[in-house]
Amino acid sequence: MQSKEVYIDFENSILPWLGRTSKLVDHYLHILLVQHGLTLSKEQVVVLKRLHDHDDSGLNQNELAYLTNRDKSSLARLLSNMEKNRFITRKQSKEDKRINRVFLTDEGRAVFKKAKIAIKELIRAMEKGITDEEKKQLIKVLKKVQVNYKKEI
Amino acid sequence: MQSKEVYIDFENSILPWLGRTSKLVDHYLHILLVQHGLTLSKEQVVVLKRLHDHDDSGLNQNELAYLTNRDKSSLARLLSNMEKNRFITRKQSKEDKRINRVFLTDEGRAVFKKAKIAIKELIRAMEKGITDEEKKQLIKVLKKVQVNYKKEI
DNA sequence: TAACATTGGTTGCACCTGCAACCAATAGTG
DNA sequence: CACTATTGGTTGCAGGTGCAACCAATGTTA
Repeated sequence: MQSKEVYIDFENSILPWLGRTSKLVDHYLHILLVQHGLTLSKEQVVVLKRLHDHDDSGLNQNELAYLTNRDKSSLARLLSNMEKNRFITRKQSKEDKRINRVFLTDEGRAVFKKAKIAIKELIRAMEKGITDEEKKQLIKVLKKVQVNYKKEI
Repeated sequence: MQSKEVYIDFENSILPWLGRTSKLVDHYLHILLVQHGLTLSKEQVVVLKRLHDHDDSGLNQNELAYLTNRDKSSLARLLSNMEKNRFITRKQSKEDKRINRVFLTDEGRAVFKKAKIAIKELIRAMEKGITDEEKKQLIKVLKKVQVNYKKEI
């Protein structure tokens, strides 16, 4: 009774392509941020973006963690670094003293504005030679993967 | 003279979808590994796979770092952990004493065999409802992104 | 052969990560 | 009102990351 080897057609599955491409893109974003003279991690850019989208009202840390797909502890430490760099401030809510509302500082807004230029360059570079139709199709399939994931979890 | 806001059609670009999907998939792989009772990070799985593909001859650390897309220092530490867990061994080359050739242990091979089952389940789950044509098309576009990246770097 | 350059691997540093345990504040219940 | 959840945020821990500096071994060149 021989135990069968599990066979996986790995290279023809989405898995390795997704991972590698994402890693390359992350790496290139990092390079672009440095080139633009920004002392800012890609993770911090994501947080800045979300805060910028809610610039008026602010967000609390749990909301921000959810929106940026990270654990609340990771987010807390990310914010601590960003606060040190004066990109954001935490303001304790008066109604509920457990809650910190998080806001961009002027410097945070300025940095994000510069980061947007880098991001635009990144998108331009990575999508070169890719048609709108291909892009739409790719996003459609990635959405399917995400839906599949949510069903399993 | 007003400075124009940089406009980015972010959600219709590949960038956010790539990042989020990749993160979700990573997370699901982690869950599956735990469910299969494997004390193994997803990064370690990638290393195991590459070593398994070169099971006869072994690889040195620089080669392995290149194949797994990481810095040689990251790889070195990854290997140290895997060595602690007895999944791999480093054997100093006799011809060139700078070089460590890295090999799977029997335990490493056994663990990888189990991990393959988890990976197969992951691929099956994430690709549910996605046609072969869609898959091929997606991989094609991701390859384009990678080529774009390599041109910029 | 001696001096210099390159190469493979390790280490210090600063950062990001999730999980579990924790604390303080609020909410809910007897 | 008092006791018990629940909730928001922080911290310890173990792991992963790239970069730069480093060391030892090998290769190159005068």
